[in-house]
Amino acid sequence: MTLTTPTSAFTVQPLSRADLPVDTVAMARALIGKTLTHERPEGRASGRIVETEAYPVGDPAAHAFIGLTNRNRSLFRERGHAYVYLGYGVSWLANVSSESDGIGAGVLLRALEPLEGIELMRRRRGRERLADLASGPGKLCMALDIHRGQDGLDLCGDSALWLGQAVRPVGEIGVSVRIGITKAADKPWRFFERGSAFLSGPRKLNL
DNA sequence: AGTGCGATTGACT
DNA sequence: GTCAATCGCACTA
Repeated sequence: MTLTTPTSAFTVQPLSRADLPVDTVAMARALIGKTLTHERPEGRASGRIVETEAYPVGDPAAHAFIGLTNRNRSLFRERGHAYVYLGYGVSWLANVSSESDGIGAGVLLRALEPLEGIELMRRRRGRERLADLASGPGKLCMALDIHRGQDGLDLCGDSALWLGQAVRPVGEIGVSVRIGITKAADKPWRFFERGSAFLSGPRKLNL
């Protein structure tokens, strides 16, 4: 698979399930620098993952904490599946399930560095600046047109939405507490590429 | 059937 | 910095 940006082209291998660590927090860290691509009839949009949060087993802030429900079902699938839900009745948010079948846990995708499909993302977002296209979990889903229809997709399989290998070496990885939660608010389970211009959140958490 | 709330965003002071 | 929008979901009854 070749991803083409305005200035360069990359060959990207899809990520296999075996490439994903068998541990939620380790996966959140490992996903930094990997790519996420969504193929749609109107074109392909793709970006580097630059920010994630882990919601591991036993975490009171995790949607899976209350047990299996109709909404969070995809979190209980084998690692590498998409869990997409509507947050605040306003924004779609995308996760990658992170444990074995029947165990509920996931990694929230919080920000992308746009690679391919930048004009498509601009139209979907109604914003011009690259740093405004996918610098938040809801923005990311809007830029890639991710919604209920992508819930449950296998991101390591033959899906329109898929994870790919890194297209260049990953920078230094920073760690902070998670954003926007009230429970277990002290856990250092947010990961980001230090110095990236495409992060969400308060500046102080991005250092 | 009614209630309370949330892994956010964008506009505004 | 503050705040409203907006709605699916889990829970109570």
